[in-house]
Amino acid sequence: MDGDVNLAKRGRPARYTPDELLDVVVSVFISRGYDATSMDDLARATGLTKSSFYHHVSGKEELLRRVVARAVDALFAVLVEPESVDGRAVDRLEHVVRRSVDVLAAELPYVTVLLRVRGNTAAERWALNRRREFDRRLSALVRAAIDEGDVRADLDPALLTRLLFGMVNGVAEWYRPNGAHRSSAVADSLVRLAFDGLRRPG
Amino acid sequence: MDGDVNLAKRGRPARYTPDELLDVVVSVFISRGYDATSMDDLARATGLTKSSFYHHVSGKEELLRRVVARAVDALFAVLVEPESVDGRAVDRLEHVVRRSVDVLAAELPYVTVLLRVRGNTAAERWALNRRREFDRRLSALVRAAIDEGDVRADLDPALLTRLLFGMVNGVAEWYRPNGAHRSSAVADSLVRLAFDGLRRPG
DNA sequence: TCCTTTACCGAACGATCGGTCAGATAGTCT
DNA sequence: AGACTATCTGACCGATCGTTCGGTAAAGGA
Repeated sequence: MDGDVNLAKRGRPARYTPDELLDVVVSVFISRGYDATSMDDLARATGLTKSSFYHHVSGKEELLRRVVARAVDALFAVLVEPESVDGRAVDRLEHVVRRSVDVLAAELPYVTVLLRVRGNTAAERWALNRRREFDRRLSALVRAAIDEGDVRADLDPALLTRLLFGMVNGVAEWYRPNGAHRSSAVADSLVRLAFDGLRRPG
Repeated sequence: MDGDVNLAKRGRPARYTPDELLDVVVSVFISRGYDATSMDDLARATGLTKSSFYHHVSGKEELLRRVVARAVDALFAVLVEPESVDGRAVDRLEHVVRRSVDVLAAELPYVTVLLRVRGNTAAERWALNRRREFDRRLSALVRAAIDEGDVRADLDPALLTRLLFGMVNGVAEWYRPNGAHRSSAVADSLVRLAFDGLRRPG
């Protein structure tokens, strides 16, 4: 309760807060790829030496763990929002889709790293398991929307889920915060495309 | 013309044809990731020593170049098929989408590697440029379909293209040759979802 | 001022990286 | 059989990997 309101700062002040440091780290992970990023790359990106950098972090994999955990937490937080819990399944689905795009845009580098993990290390396998759990929740939502008669029933629900959220995840490949579209416009267009299709109405 | 019908085989016979060797290589690239794959990993996957392996290939990057080139060639081949050239734009678009899924399934590991390149090396930058050119061709096709009045005009064409082919590319994340769906069923469902939306008709 | 605490750094560790080389091996051709 | 040729191998190279350690610099508390 009172552990983190310790404002008495002793010793030499740090150049980075843990979160600021992670922001630098994740940006390097994005541009070079996790495996191709050396600890020296990360240290130089912060302006520290490698040994100084190790004073703040325990190792490379722990950094990956923190990055993917932040992305996973942000995505799961969408599922417990009131609009994701109450109401017709099709409306909950629309909300989850829209908010997933928002989270993806707001936490772009973190979610991007999450979407690229392959399962070589323990941290990556944990992330993959969380992603699978997330997909299961989404799939259940799609099935509920079909059962309630609001979503077409002529397509396999699992396949439908994968295609829909494949489109959502694909946004991470090209979305840029200062790009042509803001996050809400992307979410709007995606929802309209997904729900009504690209064929001209009429 | 007569260069490759030289059937006179001299010297010790090889255990792999170049294509067989590339199949092994790309499977390791997929499971470990390109950067995390060492030349010794590749050699051991073929049953050769690292030095024997180097007798057949010039280096790691050349392997990546061959892998992504195969994927790029397969995708561009779709664009010159008759059904991609003749007829209404909306029909050409549907054909390109459907065949892209086919190619993605048929050349799954190669296309998967292509979709993961980040531009750190010359080979990767070449692949990214080719992908951008491919995207430009797709975007032109979408715009033509809008101009011909067959695709809704209330969404930005560039955004529409990225969302649509984001869904297509996402197939590479979960499709497995011996999985629940065959390639043509995935393509059918994807086309129906993309063109008509997931809302229940009526 | 001196003490404690935290931040930072240079140098080095063993391991592994991509790549090389001189030669051994196992086939075909004459 | 012997020459020839492509295939394969163990040993090794310099560079870089993630990580550690002894020690120094800079701040607040006494």
